[in-house]
Amino acid sequence: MSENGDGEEAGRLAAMPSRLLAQAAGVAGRIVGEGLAAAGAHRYHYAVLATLEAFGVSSQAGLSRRTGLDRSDMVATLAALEGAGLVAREVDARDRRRNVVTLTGAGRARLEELDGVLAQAQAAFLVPLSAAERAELVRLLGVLVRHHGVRWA
Amino acid sequence: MSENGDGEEAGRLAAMPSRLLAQAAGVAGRIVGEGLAAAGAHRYHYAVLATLEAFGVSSQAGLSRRTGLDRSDMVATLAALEGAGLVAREVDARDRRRNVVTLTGAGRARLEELDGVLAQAQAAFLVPLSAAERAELVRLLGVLVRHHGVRWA
DNA sequence: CTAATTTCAGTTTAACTGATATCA
DNA sequence: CTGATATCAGTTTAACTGAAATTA
Repeated sequence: MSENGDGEEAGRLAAMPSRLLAQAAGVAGRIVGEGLAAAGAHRYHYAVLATLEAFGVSSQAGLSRRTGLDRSDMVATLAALEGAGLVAREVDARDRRRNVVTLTGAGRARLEELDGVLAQAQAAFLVPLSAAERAELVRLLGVLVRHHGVRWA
Repeated sequence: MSENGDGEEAGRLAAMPSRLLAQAAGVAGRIVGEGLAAAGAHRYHYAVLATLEAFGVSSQAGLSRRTGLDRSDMVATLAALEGAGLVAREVDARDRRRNVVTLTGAGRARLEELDGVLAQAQAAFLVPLSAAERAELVRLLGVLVRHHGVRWA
């Protein structure tokens, strides 16, 4: 009645794109998270530092939009980064509702350090793929993400 | 000091494989979840039904291993499926610690219905990719997932 | 007035942990 | 005895929601 007889092919689930994506994202996220944790950092910290370097000075709301982190979590993230001297936060003189968030020198150095950590993590994850395959994977994912209008792409 | 001047390229984050994967997996998961919810089902339900059809009769622990669902969540999932008449659950006469879980006729019919829902969801997600690109994406993800030994691939 | 921003306090949900009872 | 199984109760964590205070 169950006519299995294979023992290797797992059926629909094993080839389902959404499932493969979830699995791959899970592995990649674990590797990245462990790497950052070993360096005493968090995914949120890297996202904020890298976004500040890429886009320059920003308000907290702007950082939330660009990183995809919730405004609420941004508060705690910036408190941690500020406490470590990696960013400066001061009220915007032009619009006193806003905080102006700036990357400090220490923040820039920390970002470079974490860039190394991240590069290693990506490499560890992508190790079974050739350079061409890695590029193609990134391209395909980019097409999907852009098509579905992920806000903070 | 911030030398941005582009306004389009988002820096490191936008091209980072782990981030693209998380974003793509998020979109895909949302589309799949909404499709299943509209059909009155849950991701867990589909996973169990599809695994039962692919591998045949199984114990709850076996289902947990093959689907990746926690043994604990499996209890509630099977209670729901049993209550809807989609699976049968009875004590294994050969090993009375185990429950023998069987797909019923109604379960098989429900699975076919949900297969349609899932196929539509995958198509909606993959719409910007050609057939060749979809196949390549699945292949690349499969290589990654298998290399990293995801238990329930 | 409405709308944007920062902040805090609390909620939701999926995933997981620990403990218990049963049986091989 | 150890080890596997099913079950339940409770925990953890990320992501999110609501509301207050401030300012445009």
